[in-house]
Amino acid sequence: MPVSPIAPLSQMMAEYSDPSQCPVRNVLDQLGDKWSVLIISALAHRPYRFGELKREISDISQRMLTQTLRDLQSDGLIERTVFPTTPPSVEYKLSPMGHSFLVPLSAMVDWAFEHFPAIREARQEFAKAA
Amino acid sequence: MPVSPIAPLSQMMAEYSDPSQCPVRNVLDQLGDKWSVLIISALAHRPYRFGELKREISDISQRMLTQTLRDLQSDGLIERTVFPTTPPSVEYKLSPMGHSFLVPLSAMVDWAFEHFPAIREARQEFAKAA
DNA sequence: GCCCCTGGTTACCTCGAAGGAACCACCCCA
DNA sequence: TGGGGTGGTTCCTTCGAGGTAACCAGGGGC
Repeated sequence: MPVSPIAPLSQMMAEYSDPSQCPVRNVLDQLGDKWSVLIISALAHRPYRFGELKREISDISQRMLTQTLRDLQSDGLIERTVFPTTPPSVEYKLSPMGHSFLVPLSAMVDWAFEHFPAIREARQEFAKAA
Repeated sequence: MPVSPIAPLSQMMAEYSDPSQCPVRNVLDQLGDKWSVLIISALAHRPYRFGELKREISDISQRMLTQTLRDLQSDGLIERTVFPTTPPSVEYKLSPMGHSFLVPLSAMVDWAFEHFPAIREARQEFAKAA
């Protein structure tokens, strides 16, 4: 079962010598940050309003919530809608592209849950050996 | 096509209030770093020696290569073998678990390649609108 | 008049990730 | 004798992600 459809590194490095131009590094930079995945996970279920998200992800600061939402919106993964109520409310939801991202994301999430016990064990072994 | 097997956030936040205990945050912390994915991608094809990796990933510093390899080894994703040649050489290769990680990883890589053009476009739109 | 709700923006500060360069031991080879 | 190739480690310094707190507008309720 050969599972490595990943392009040879040398080819990648040559083609995308500027990391900011490499799709993979680019995407992982964004999603490797502290909050993006949590926000996307929340929005996977239903649209959320700003304050709702802030309450749901209790340990995020308002600053980082705004900023991460902006970044995700800039990348076209989420859509922002302002409702002119009083006070105005803002709804965030996944775009179609954001929704398509749930496929690889849930693959990672599944893998993490499945192998986390083994990882913990490996860490203990490693610490003990050192 | 409901694609959201991701557990409700509230449940996750409750169960793993300490982020370091959350499998997903934990794994993504490791792999969201600057070098892990590149190293794993290289090792996906064949075992590499330290110096080979350093040459392959030309812009990594020796310090970060050592450190990232140690972290991956600690998590049980790669195996380190010392050959008592002169000079001694060290081989790194994916463990079975490391190999299993290629499945979700290549899902992400595929997604990144497929949607990167759309992301670039979205960024330009967003920048223009601002 | 005052405070609170909405969803932000801004200035300031901290702390850790990462880079650079120097150093290490060992051995080979010229 | 000393330079180079193994695979590291250690120190120093920078840089930026992220936290905290204050402030904003507009309207409602007391």
